[in-house]
Amino acid sequence: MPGPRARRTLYGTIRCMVSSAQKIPAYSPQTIEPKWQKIWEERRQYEATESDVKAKFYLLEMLPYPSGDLHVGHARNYTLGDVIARFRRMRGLNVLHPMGWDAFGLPAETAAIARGMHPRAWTASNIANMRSQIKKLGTSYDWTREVDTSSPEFYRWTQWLFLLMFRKGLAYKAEAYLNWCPKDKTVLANEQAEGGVCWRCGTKVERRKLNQWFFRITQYADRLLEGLDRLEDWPERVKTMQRNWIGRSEGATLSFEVESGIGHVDVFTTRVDTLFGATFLAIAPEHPLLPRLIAGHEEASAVEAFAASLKDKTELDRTQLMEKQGVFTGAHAKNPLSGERIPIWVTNYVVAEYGTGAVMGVPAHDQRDFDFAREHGIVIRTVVKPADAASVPSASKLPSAFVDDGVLVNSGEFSELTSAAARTAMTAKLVAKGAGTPTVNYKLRDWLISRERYWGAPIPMILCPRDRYVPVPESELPVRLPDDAPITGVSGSPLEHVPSFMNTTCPKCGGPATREPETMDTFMCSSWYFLRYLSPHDAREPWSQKAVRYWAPVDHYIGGIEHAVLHLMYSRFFYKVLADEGLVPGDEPFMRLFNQGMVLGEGHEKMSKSHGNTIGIDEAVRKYGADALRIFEMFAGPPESDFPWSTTGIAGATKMLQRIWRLVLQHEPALRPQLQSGGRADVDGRPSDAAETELRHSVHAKIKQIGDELDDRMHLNTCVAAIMSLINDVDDFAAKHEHADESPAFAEALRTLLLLLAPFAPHIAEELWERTGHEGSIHQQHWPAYDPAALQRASIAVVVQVNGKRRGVVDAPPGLDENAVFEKAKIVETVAAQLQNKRVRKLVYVKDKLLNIVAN
RNA sequence: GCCCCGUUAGCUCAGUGGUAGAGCAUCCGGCUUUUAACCGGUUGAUUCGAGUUCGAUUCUCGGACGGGGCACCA
Repeated sequence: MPGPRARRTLYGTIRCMVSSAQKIPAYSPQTIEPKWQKIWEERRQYEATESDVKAKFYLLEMLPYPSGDLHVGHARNYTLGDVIARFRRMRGLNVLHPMGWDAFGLPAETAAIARGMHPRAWTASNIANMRSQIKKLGTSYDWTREVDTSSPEFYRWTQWLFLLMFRKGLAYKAEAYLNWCPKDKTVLANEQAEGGVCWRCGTKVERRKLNQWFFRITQYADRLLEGLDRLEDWPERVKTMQRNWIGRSEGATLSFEVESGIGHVDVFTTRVDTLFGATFLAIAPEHPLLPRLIAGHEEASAVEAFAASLKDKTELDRTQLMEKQGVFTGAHAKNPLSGERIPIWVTNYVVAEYGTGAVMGVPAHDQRDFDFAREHGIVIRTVVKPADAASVPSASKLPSAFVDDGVLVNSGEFSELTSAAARTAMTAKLVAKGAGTPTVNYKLRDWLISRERYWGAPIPMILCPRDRYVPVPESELPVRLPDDAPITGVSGSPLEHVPSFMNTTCPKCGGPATREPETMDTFMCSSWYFLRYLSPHDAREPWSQKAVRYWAPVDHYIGGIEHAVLHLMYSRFFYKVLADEGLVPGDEPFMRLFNQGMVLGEGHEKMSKSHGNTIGIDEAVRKYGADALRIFEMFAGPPESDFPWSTTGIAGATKMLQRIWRLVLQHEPALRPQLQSGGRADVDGRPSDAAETELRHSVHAKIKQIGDELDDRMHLNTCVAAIMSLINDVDDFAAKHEHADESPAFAEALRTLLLLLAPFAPHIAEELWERTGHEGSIHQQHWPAYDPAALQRASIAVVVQVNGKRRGVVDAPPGLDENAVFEKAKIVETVAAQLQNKRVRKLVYVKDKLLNIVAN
């Protein structure tokens, strides 16, 4: 006959099986997720207001373009933000987490042409659809702050900001060669045509000369660079990309007098020290002096033909031609220091828009000039030799240009100087002669912000025959976008064909005038939208000063790497202008930047409509539930790297949630005592046996690990792994411990498990919180504090090595000294066997971890 | 060509100057029929070479492979 204990155990097991079969309901995300989403919304749980006592945390994800549908890649982005938002709230911060729509842009016009739908209607229906998809993920946005950049209430302030730029002299209209995308039929800013292709559609851009509006972002080049140094929590690669794009280079502008009093050709160089090696000048075909240079020379017609052949070639076309081309102009110039007479060439490799559109050709010390000189039989003269070279290498035998710094030769009074010293000395002499100026040049060009398109914010300017460009008075904003413009897709602004829009009066003289028919680059909307969230319904200011002093800057910004230069540089520029106006605190808008990776298709290919491999949010949530989708996407890899979609992976997430579901509901009675004590189970969680000590160790280690991870590095995948590991430990305890449900440590573990899970799987955590009798939302609980004492162990397994190889393990109390551990180790059989017939030479002891016995 | 990052189990990812973990997959058993949403268990790994060290998956150097950025900007 079995004893009382055995009987009880057997009975307990049977009862447990019966109750689990009868009482535990199925986990149904399709039921609980909409339920909680509705309750949270009714309770207005995630709406944020300024607080006098709580510290703020402004968390932002880049606002999406409302293209119609969201897939699981977008879900990853929003989930990442949501986990952080929920965690920060539990940490006691006042979290602002808004969402909105970058609603102006080309696809709406394309859709209008293709389907005969008005861009506004198309955009509105897409927004409605996408908003519902984002809500289905269980995201905790404050929807009362939603913005739509295409609404007059919003674009009124985009126009206001244009006027601010104009007033500050930062907006101007000019004729220039521009990038033109033949597919999208629009001009593009330089950043938007990187690599010679349209950033949106990848089509090769063409070159067109047009009269357009620009912002003087180049005036802020140095400040944009300097600010990067202070952005410690930005990914290094984004900063590198911005630095490369701005492309600052220090040098000097040198003036070469042209023969016969035609004037002078200015060149920019970073290598003044190589001036004596200049054997030609190379100018771009667009150089303004060119017509005068060739006038009267027999070479004139050849030069004109060459320039004409390049006229429509973009920078990329010209520079990608492997071979450098050029034609002699027939003109000569004089070296400002040596007085040497050198020929002037027109070439395809000098960029008209950079520097002065002219360079001095120093073939011996510049690879491009070297290639060109070889091709065209131009003299190559060495003027810099390597510091350690005994003699000057013969120029005719050089395999390539020597581009490093060195020691000057063949440079008159400057010979024997180092390159660096020569640059200083030669620049000083040139300045004294009036033939040179120290200069800083940038690759960055001014930002082209006008677009000959319909679906954008109209530029609030009026063209008066008498007063030229006159800004629309602020009181007349917004300049409304008329609904009835003909959208045909042909070039030219659609607004031009709407007389009721175009015809107006000049605010200055009252005479008849016309409006600027162009609209603004949508990157303007996204350059300031994050400030509008702060007081989205304010009709008097773009953002309230009180709100901006509390919330700005954005503490944590999440978005794709594709905006490393584009949106993130434009926004920084805007913010610095606004800082100069005293309209925002600080001068950087985004303190911490995080670039999330992509979700790829199951075969590691990019997920896109054209691949036909997209998995929509609706579909994924319907099939698996939002919590499983969230858990899978957070677990599948570190947030910054790409990972492939995996149906088995998401099934794994479901399994994990089901395990928690069963575990918590099966052991729900365990939580009752601590509910009666007002949730203070943690303090009563003192362990009474070894298993409880182990369980508490695990629980508190996980609290610390997950909290640290979310505070700092944000590798959310490791947090999910830690939760899985905790489930294993809790499960093991329940299976092995006879009175699990009476153990305070176990109750603490279950409760903690739910709290740790809450940011990741908010619905199931909330549902179980309620089902286990807790009051209030789990999302308004405090993040648990870990007990440092629980992280200490009574007994530690110290590894024993012999000659660096693991041979055994001994149990020791923490802090045991070397000799005591050695005494214990010697009697371990596997260790003793290794020590036989050997002399112990040395002991290496790492306290509480390891003893290595070196013996031979 | 230059610069940066990475390479851990079959797959996707953790981790550590000293015992290498998770999920999925595999295999075994249970449950019974779940048709890529059951339970328990099992197998299984540090890219290569050299160096530093008592001990290297971890640190250093070099190679291979993969990813990213820059590339006529004077």
